[in-house]
Amino acid sequence: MELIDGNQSIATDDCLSTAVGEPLSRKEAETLATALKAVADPTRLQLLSMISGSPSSEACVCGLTEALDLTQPTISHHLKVLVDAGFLTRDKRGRWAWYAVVPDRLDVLRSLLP
Amino acid sequence: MELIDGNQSIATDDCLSTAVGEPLSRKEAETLATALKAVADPTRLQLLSMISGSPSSEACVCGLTEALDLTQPTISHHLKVLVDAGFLTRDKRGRWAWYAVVPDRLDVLRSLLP
DNA sequence: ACCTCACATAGATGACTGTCTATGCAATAT
DNA sequence: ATATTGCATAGACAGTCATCTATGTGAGGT
Repeated sequence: MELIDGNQSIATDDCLSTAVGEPLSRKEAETLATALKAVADPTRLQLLSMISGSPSSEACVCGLTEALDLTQPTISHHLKVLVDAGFLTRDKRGRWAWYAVVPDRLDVLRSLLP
Repeated sequence: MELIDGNQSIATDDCLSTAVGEPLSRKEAETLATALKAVADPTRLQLLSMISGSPSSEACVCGLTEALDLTQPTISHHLKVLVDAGFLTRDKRGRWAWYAVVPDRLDVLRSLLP
């Protein structure tokens, strides 16, 4: 074991300073990861950007399906994921379902990133 | 087709306002989704929080493995994912590999969220 | 030289995910 | 009443992922 300035060691038997910061609790980490997973998909990111960029920040499935070269059930599936994760709300009006972004949900996500 | 005030319609054959905002380009969306996927895992979030909370914002695998009830190869795997995605750097010193957080990488991610 | 230790890599496996087709349902139009 | 339309749900399938055990590698210690 070779010492330098009496404190720091370059090569030693032990790692020393195995001390690491307290991790995020497993439960917090899982909650945050679940929210991130909902957003970590290219199609869902496109959906969010399209809806938030729409006239009244809402859009129906028809327009979204036309813009994204995917089948309507696939779009519906992604929208459901975003609703379940709290990023969108769904409002059925007549024959159409209108989706709107939940205003501060993404900001909350941003603030929770470590 | 029933009209109200000559412009807005409550019930009509067409959705009207199928106009949606321009989506994020597919390529941008995929790049962002790839970065988000790297972070959207509870174990990797815990690793990030532990490393950034460590004395000199760096930690070696030994300490991380002890804290997270997972096998060492699994921790190594997650660390590699984070390095590949640009969230961590790896510095091999002697027998130990020290991982450090890339300072502004998470901020970039935050700013890219739609 | 040889052994030990810290970490990485390889391969296997069960679980999850994104997409599709097929179908159901409720609201509107005829 | 019946047909049509917009959307959701169900089920199937291929690809990806998180984890494990087993093994390789390179630096240090003896």
